[in-house]
Amino acid sequence: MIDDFFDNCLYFTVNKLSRAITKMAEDSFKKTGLSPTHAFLMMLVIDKPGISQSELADALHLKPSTITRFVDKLVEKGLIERKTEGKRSLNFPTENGEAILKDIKDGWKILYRAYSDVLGEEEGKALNKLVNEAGSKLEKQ
Amino acid sequence: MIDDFFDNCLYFTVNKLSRAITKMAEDSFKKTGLSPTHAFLMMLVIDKPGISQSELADALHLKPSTITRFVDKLVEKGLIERKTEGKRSLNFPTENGEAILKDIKDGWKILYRAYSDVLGEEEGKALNKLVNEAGSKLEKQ
DNA sequence: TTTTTTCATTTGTATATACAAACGTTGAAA
DNA sequence: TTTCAACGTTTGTATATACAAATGAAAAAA
Repeated sequence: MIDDFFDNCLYFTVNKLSRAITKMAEDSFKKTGLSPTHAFLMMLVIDKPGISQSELADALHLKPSTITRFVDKLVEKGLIERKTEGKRSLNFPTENGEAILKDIKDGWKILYRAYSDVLGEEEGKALNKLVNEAGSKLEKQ
Repeated sequence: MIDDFFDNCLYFTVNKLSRAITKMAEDSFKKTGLSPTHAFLMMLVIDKPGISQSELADALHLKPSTITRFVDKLVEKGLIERKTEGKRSLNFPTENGEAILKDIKDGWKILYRAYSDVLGEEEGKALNKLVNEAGSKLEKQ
């Protein structure tokens, strides 16, 4: 029937998986008070204080305008400080920003455990590898 | 470095892939004037005229409120007619709605070709199968 | 040195999707 | 038969993300 048809469409199955794992990730990062992507952005800023927004966009595979919006929110929350330098905007973690790194790392572990428990650890890794490679190939189109 | 860290996170890689294939799908369905998910919804309504919104939600793995919004838009476009029957809302294709089925099927083929060309047809199928299974398991949590 | 082009960022606007609460209908229990 | 609980849908509101246009700064060309 028609359901089979959907199940054979990578657009459909990937988005189904995306919604499921996004929900799981949001739960896992709850303690940080951040969405998973905001948490990743914080990690990048802590890892390289002064990182520019285009570097963030590259690393997260998101558009610059999206990064502006995300950083806005993290500045509002007092986790990032933005310094404008010429045409660039450089991003530094505040003290509070540094302080949540532990919660973020915990969140990541919780997430990893949660999906590994369901999928199997090795299967999860294998899936991840395939998904990552496919994403890299398709995003170049 | 930290990029490797992201590449090992299924949340991250799946969403990267999701954005890439969503873009590809939007291009492929351009001729229909619909987003891919709207197009899938139309297929369901044509396949089973009178289908209810909760059936649509089930088939598309989306929330009922989302279906309401999608159907609203398709009614506005003159592709679906909604008939309220008691507490249910039944959905029928209009003549114009039926008429775009061909474009939708074409769109699906274009999409399939596009990602199969990049990933390899067999690899694409294999990936799809894994992704579909993982999505089904994770969405039950 | 002035002009033009390129580049990084921001802003305005739009879309897909979700959650929680509200609403109306139906079927079950009293 | 009235009341209540369950159900399907809708509405209000919120989030992540994108695109296109605007802005402002730097680099290149004239």
